[in-house]
Amino acid sequence: MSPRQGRQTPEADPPSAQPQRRATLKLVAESLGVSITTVSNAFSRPDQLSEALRERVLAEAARLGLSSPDAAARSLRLGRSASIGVMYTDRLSYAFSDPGAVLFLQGVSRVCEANGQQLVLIPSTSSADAAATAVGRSTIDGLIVYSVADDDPVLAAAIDRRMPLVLVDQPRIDSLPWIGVDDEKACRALAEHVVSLGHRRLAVIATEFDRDRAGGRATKARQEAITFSTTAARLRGYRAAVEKAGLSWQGVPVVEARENSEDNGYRLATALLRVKNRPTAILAMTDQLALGALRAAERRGFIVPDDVSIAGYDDIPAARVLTTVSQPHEEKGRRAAEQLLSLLAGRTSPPRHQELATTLRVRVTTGAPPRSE
Amino acid sequence: MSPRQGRQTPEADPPSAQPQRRATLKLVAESLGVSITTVSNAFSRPDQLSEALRERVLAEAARLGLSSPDAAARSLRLGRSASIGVMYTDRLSYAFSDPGAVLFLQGVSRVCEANGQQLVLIPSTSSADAAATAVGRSTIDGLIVYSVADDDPVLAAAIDRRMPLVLVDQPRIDSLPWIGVDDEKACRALAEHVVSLGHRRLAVIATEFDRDRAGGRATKARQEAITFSTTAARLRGYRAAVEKAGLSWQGVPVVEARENSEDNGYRLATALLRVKNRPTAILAMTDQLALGALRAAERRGFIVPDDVSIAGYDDIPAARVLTTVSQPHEEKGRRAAEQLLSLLAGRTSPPRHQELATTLRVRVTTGAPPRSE
DNA sequence: GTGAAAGCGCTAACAT
DNA sequence: ATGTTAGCGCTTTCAC
Repeated sequence: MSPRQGRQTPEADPPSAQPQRRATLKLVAESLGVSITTVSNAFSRPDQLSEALRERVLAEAARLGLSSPDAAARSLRLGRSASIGVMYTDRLSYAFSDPGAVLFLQGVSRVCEANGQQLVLIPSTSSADAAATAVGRSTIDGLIVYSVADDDPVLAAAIDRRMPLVLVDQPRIDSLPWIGVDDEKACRALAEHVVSLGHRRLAVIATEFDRDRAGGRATKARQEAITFSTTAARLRGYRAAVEKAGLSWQGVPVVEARENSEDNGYRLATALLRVKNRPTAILAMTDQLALGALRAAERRGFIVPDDVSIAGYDDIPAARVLTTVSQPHEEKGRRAAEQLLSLLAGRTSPPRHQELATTLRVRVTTGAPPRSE
Repeated sequence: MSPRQGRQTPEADPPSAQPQRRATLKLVAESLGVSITTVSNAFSRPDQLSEALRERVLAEAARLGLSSPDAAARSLRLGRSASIGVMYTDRLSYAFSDPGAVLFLQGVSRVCEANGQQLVLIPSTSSADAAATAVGRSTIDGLIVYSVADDDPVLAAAIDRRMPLVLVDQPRIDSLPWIGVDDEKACRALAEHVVSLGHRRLAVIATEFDRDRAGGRATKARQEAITFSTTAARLRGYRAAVEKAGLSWQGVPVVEARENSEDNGYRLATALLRVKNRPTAILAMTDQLALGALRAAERRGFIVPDDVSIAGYDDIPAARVLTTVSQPHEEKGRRAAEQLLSLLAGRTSPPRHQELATTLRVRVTTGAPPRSE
C-alpha cells in the first residue's frame, strides 16, 4: 500500500470534467480571480503581496498541480537556468566506470546542491555536429569541461557559444579558468622513484592518446600526436625520468589502452610480459590499468615486486597496495564548480588557474629488479 | 530595458565597436538578409531549404557564435527539452559514493546518450519547499525516482507536478512504471542460507530507516516505521527466515547505519561483536557495510567464517569474497531510462512493472558457526 | 498592493 | 523555397 495513494483519490482527480488544462500561472490566476503578476509574485517575490493572499495563491496552485513556475519559460525570461553542465571525454557512460571521474562528479554535485544548482551531464557523440548540438541544446548557464581531447569538437562548440567555461584536466587557455594538477611532474617523480630502484627495462601502459583510440603499441610519431593532454603530460613525465637516468626512451615500449579498465590493463600487461626481454617495471597511467597489470603478472607466476614492479596513478580506494600518485579528484570537482558559480555570479574570481598538489605514494608493488637481470 | 539586465557592468563588454548583440536566430537572419524562419529551418528542418542556402546560414551562425538555437526558448516553444532527470535519496553527492547508484547512473546515461537526451541530476534538500522547487525548476521532460524515502517531499512534488515518472527501488504505485527487484525474497533466501549453516545468534546492520537517520540500535517500533522501502523489504526478508527457523526475531539486534559506508559497517560491527553473547553471523544490508564488518571482525582477531560469518548485499566488484546477493544495477538504470523515454514518446509501454532477478552468491565469508557455541 | 502589457527566442501554421 | 505571424509561460516595468 502506497503512502501516496491519497493523492489519487477521486476528489483530487475527477474523471476529467474539463479537458485538464496544463497548470500555469495563468490558470491559477483565473481560477482565483487575480492577475498573473500576483501569482508570479507569490512564487518569486513574497514581499510584493500580503501573506494571506500569498497563502491562498500557493494553496490553489498546489491544488491545480503547479509546484513552481515553468522552468523553460522562466529560464527564457530570466536568461538563467540555475544549472551547470559537465562535459566529459567522449562517452558519458564511461565516466561512471572511472573512479576518478566519479569522485570528480561527487565534488561538483556537492557544490551544486549547496547552491541549489542543477547538474546536467552532457552526453557526447563522435560526430562534430551532434556534439555541438548536445552542448547547444542544453539549458545551462555554464560548463565544466573535464578531460576532453584537445581537438574535440564539443570543446570548440562550447567556446564558440561563448559560454562561461571552466577547464579541468585540459590544456590551459589563458582566458579561461583552469583546475588541474601537474601530471608531468608527478609522473616524473614516480618514474624517478622506479628508476632509482635499479630498473633498466621499463614499459608504459598509457591511457587513450586521442579520440580514435587506436590502441596497442605506439610509435614515436603517434606519441607525439597525442591529443588527450593528460596522457601526453604523464608520458612526458615518464620520459623525462627515463632520459635523465641515461636510458633510451626508444627502448621503452608504450602501449595504448583503448579504455581505462582493469581488463585492458590485464591484456596489455600480459602481452608486455610475454616477450623475451620483458620489462622489470610497468608504469600504468591509472590505477585500474595497474590493477589489471598486477593480476596479469601474478597470473603468469611472477611475484610483485620481486619479479616485476608495477606503479599506477590516482590512488583510488580499491588500490591500497599500489605505488601510485594521489591526486584530489573530489576537490577538483568542488573547485571547478565553485569557480564556475563565482564566474556566473559575476564575482571577481579567485586566481583563475588553480594547480592542486599531488603526492607520490610508495607502496608494496615497487621494489628492486630481480638480481639476475 | 531588456530582461538581460545581467550585463549591468559596462566594463563587462570589452571596448568593442558594436554592443556585441547576443547571437540569436534573428541576428543571423538580419545579418544575412533572410527570414528568421529560414535560419530556424537551417537548424531544425534541413529539407525545407536548399543545401546551398543552408550552408551559408550555418556558416554565418557559426561566425556569430551561435551553435544552435537557444535551448530555453526551444524547450518553451516545443514543450520538450530532450532531457530527463534523476532524483536520488537525499544528498545527490552520496550517490557517487554508493557503487550501486553509480552503476545505476551508468545504465541511465548509456540510454541517454544513445538517444540524445541530457541527464539532469536533481539535488535534493531537507526542506519540503526547497525540494519542490528543485524539481519544479528543472527543465526536464520526465523523472526517474530512485531510492527515495516513501515520504520524501520531493517525491510528492514530482507526483503533484504530474510529470512522467518511473520509480526504481521504491514502493510500487499502480499507475506508475516501476523497476526493481524482490529485496524481501532475496534477503530471505540469504538469511535462510545462513540459518541453515547452524547459526542461532544473528545480527543485522541495516541501511537508513528514514530521512532522519537516527542510527544505532533499533527498537521494534522503529523497525515498523521504516520509510526507505528497500531497507524495510530487506529487513522483512531476514525476519521471515529467522522466524521460519523458529528463532526469536526479538533476539536479533538490528542496528541502523546512518550512511552506507565501510566505516559505518566497521563501527557498528565492532559494537555488535563486543558484547558477551556476540552474534555468530552478521547480515549487512550492503556490501560496503559488510566489508566494514569484515574488517572489524578481523581487527578483533576473529577468523571469518570460522568465528563469525558475514553476508552483504549488492555484489559490488570490490567485494569478491563476500557471500552476498547479486542484483543488476546497471540494467535497472537502462530499463528505467528506456521505460521513461518510451513513455515520453507516447509509445505503448512494455509491462509497466518490471521485476529483475537477483542471485544468491555463496562465497567464503559464510560458514558453520563455531563448535563451542 | 495589484494589474496590463511588452517581449525573452523560438517553431509551426499558414501564407506567398 | 521563403516569409509573416501567433503564441509557448514567464517576469518586469510602469500604471493605478
